[in-house]
Amino acid sequence: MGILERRIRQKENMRTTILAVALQQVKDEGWQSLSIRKIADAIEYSVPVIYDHFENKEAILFELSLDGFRLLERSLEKNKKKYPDPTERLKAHAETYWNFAFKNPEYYQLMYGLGMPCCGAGKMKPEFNSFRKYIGEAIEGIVKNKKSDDSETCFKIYAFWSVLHGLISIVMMRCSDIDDSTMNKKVMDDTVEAFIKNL
Amino acid sequence: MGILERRIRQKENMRTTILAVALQQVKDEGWQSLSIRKIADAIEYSVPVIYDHFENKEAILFELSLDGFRLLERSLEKNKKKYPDPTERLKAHAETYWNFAFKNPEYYQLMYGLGMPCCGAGKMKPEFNSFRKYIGEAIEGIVKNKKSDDSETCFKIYAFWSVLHGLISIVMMRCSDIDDSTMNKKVMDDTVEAFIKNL
DNA sequence: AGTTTTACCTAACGGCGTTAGCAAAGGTAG
DNA sequence: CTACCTTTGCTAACGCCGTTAGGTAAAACT
Repeated sequence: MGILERRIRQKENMRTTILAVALQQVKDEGWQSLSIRKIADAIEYSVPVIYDHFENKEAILFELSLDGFRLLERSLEKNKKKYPDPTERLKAHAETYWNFAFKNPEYYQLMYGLGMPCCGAGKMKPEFNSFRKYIGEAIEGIVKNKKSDDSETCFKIYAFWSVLHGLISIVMMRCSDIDDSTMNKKVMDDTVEAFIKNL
Repeated sequence: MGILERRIRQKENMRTTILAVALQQVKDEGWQSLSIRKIADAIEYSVPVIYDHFENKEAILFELSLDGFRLLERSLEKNKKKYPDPTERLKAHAETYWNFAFKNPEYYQLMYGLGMPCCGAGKMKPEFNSFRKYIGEAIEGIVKNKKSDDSETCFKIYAFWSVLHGLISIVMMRCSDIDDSTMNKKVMDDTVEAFIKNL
């Protein structure tokens, strides 16, 4: 008797629909605007039905971010086949990663917990300038003897800043699997060292 | 007559108190738990009083993150005086930046909009592993001819990942002041290139 | 047929940000 | 001292939110 199977299928369907509707809502209005009530509205069921399929709102976001990881993984897998040369492959990985982030910003934000409802996303630019200035001055001081170029320096400031911020936010969000905090610091010291050597 | 001045002073005081109490709440229970009502409770005034001093909740968070920037700036300023040698100064900047982030995580999260209520801060570790695997394999492929060390590779994976994620999240959060998106991509390509050269 | 399980809903709880409208206190001028 | 105005602060509400208790009607099973 296929009744049970149909039931399971329907349940699975509902679950998928909820996730799809949720993702659409995040895409349309940002993850902050996502609400259980709006999802219920979109799937034309009452609110408690959602809770038959997900423990709570966070579980929905969690599942969505898993989808994000799977999507990214599939893209990286392709590079493995397409680029046998490891250098080319690493470059392709970077490209893939970058493209994934900007083609699916809602996924990327979900995966890394980006996007607090403060700091107004952009209103802060001037505040970052003083920081950039300090880094820029030091870099120009080091690089003076070589041929110095303005846009070059700008690039290097960004690179430096990115390494710092990237490491910090990965550790802070507990994505790092290095448990020793001094180890994490050492990764930063090493990377900064390498960065300077490469100036 | 100092009445007006006293009033201004009192108003200023109230404002400062609100910010202090808000920061404490963020420190105690995370920024997600911060609420106007709890602030009002803590300062022993009714809720609408808050709105005499701040336009809305976001304005409070914004002001707090400005405090964060000022704090960071002051620390960097000290390095300028203490380390005349630019290389030493740049290293000190990195150190300062790192320390600031982990001594004041609530500030850092505010400044960069970190910390969505999903992805469960840490629950995701396994999900990142596949990504690390792909990067790691490519790096080991490149570095094979030289002396290869396990922990070395691990470090390099983190460094690579950090550069990518750092750049992406800075651009995504619109902290970048480069408006041309192809420029941002070029910064990444350059940095990846430099990273590979340095392997 | 009656009985149990499932699907689904209404209605509520307690919390949130925000605002309208009112009362009291503080200060000013006659 | 009185009349007035401004500031200060409150209560109460609006419309959201996530989550859950409890009930009803249909579906499936015996």
